[in-house]
Amino acid sequence: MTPRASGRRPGGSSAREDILASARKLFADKGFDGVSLRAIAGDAGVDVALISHYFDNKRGLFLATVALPVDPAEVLKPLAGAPDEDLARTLLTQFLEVWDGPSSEAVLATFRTAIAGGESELARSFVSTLVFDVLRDRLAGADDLELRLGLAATQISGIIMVRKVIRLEPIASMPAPRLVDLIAPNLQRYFTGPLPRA
Amino acid sequence: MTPRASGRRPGGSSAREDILASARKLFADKGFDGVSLRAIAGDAGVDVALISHYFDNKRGLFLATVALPVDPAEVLKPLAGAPDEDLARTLLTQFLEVWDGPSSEAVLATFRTAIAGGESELARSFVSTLVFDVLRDRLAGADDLELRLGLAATQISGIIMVRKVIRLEPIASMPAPRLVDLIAPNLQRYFTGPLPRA
DNA sequence: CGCACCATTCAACACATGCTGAATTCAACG
DNA sequence: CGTTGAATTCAGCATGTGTTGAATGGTGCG
Repeated sequence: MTPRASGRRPGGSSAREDILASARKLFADKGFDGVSLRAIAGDAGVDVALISHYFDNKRGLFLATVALPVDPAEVLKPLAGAPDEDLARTLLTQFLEVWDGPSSEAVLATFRTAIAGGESELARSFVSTLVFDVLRDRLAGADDLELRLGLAATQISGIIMVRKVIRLEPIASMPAPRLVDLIAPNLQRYFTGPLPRA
Repeated sequence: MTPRASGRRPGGSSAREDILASARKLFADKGFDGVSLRAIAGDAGVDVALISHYFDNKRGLFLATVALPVDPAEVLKPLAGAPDEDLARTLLTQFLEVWDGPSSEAVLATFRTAIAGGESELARSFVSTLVFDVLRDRLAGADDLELRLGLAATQISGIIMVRKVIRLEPIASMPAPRLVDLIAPNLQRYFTGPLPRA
């Protein structure tokens, strides 16, 4: 019945990083409210209080977790130089790169949390910031701009839903370039194609 | 400081219906875990215990709340008789009718709850039951059937996200027929259009 | 009226949660 | 070696949760 030792552990420790890793995984999986500090501590093999010690509170941990290692404006820069007819392909490619890449857990966690609560305002600004501001500049002057952006949001958020949240096959496991080939034509129509008049 | 009276209220009561109405609203807004029984009771102007009295427990209330007044197979029946080139229009029309109609709160509550938790299995079966089974029959024999269904799911779930969850304008407030006009061509391509080969 | 039944509230339990303060153990440096 | 400080755990508090059992006030029937 020897209780686990208290006090500092000998040798170098990775506790802080362990906490962050567990938090990223669990937040991405169940959203902010779906995970307890105790669950994270358990997964990281650490006492709960250590979390507060390092990150003050749950919100602090979440912020540290989802600190985006990606600057949206930077990622979407290729859009500026792409010709009009390649807009969809370029956007989709860059987009999937982020969502399939190493920061995907962070982005997914944010996405899930944004849509889980009734925080539609938060969700809107999330989408806006991540994609729309750049796109809006790029397409400035187009007719029906807001409408086209909305339609595009429809197709893009749907990809995330099916591929990352619902995880429906064969979309979920499909290589990104193949997905781009399949969807780009439709997205492109939302950008530059003809739309039925009201 | 007279505490509110205990015991039965005089006259006919609508408490049960009030609870259901509040529950529908709040569940649709914040998902299953985002709402407490006390919040529902408060909104309905009723004591918490009354909920357990009528619905046994929270799960029971949720089930009573989201009991679909709509049989998916029934709603999607028009699909069977529609010509191939009208599939997308027909599906979208029926689909938006459900999601804009009186049962929208129930369906949204289910949707939100399904995606909020890590219950991707639940979410998948939700989508499957609600749409795919009928569609799969209708399109039986098509090439790349599962792929086309997945792509369609992409576009359809995206509509829900933008219109109902994120509530992004102008999509959110747009009349359904207009939205059908705008999106049907893209959805139709996923059903019967040419797809780039792998 | 008397009695059974229902609607409703009160009070409380058991539990999980986020968070805090003190205690213990180690490392680093003089 | 002694001291300082950081890492880590322990125990606990305050609050919110779902749920339960008993009490109270009304309705309707014989």
